[in-house]
Amino acid sequence: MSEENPISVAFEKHNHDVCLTNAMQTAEEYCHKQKLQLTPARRKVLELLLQEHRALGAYDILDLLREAGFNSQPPVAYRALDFLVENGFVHKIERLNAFVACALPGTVHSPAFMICRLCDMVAETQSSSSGFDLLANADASGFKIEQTIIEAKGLCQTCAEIE
Amino acid sequence: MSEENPISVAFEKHNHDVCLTNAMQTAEEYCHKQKLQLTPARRKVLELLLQEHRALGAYDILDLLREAGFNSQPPVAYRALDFLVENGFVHKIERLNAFVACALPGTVHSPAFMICRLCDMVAETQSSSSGFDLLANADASGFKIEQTIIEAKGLCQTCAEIE
DNA sequence: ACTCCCACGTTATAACATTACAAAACGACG
DNA sequence: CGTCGTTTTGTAATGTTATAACGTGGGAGT
Repeated sequence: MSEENPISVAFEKHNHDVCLTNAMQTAEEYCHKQKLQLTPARRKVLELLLQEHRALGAYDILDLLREAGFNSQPPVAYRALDFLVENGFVHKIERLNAFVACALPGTVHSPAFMICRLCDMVAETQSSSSGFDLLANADASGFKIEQTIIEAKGLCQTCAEIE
Repeated sequence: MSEENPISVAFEKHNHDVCLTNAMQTAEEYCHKQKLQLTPARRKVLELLLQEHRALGAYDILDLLREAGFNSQPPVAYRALDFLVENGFVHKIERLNAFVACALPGTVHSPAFMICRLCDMVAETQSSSSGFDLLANADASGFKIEQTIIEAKGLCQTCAEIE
């Protein structure tokens, strides 16, 4: 698998600075186009998340914000996270009550996640599957799906080897 | 779709008493075989959940337990829920931080859920999909999936009609 | 009776998230 | 340049979900 493969990059080596810079630039441009305000707090939270391929809890983020000189009441973090999630720059991992930077910002996509239970690494991948039972069942029962979350828990390659 | 179809029964009419009685009996038998103790608190929590096709929060359950004369500290509910989840009688809905009775107790299965955002109904269905992208990606990156949660949010037929 | 295991009782607290309301910043437009 | 409406931020308080820790009691096996 090459380093450029957009699918499931998180468990592979890659140049992290470039990764971060690119993602921030994408976010800047997107916000500019959509007339959204990427304010300092929002920007900082996105940067913090991009620096990890782990999910961070809202209070972890809050601590990091405090260290960076920001205000530190919970709403500060939650507001920034809400904004970033709404605009697709960040995903919430429900299993962990935590947040990760999106691996494919600026594109419409329906993500699936692989979460390592030992090192907490989170890899994002695509879930665009035809022939997926859920769709057929939803259809049959008249249920209108608006959003689907898919989260797989397990062991990443590194942790599987260590164990 | 017939009433006996095991897939996604929750949005259809069905005889609820029979449904509950059957499920409780299955649980009894399973626990007896496995030498597990279906204690009063555990049994009561399972009954409460079977009476709803909605997800109940741990503290909702706690209130109901209190009304039924049980002790009402959080661990009471969480311990019972842990037991029921471990043994496959109940599933946790991560999106809602809430719990539903399993629609197919006693069988090995990997569930997917449809959650109505208006009425909170939860329907369980199967996710056994071959050709599902996630599996291929996990494989390719050396990730070992142990468990996958799939939760679709949307509108059930009834609520879609009302809207 | 001894002991081991499992479940339960109880207190306390951790971790996650939101409400509410006031103040400030920003943009649009006359 | 004001000023009006909208968005964002400051701040305190509170609500919700979940677990830690430690002690007690009861049943099964020996």
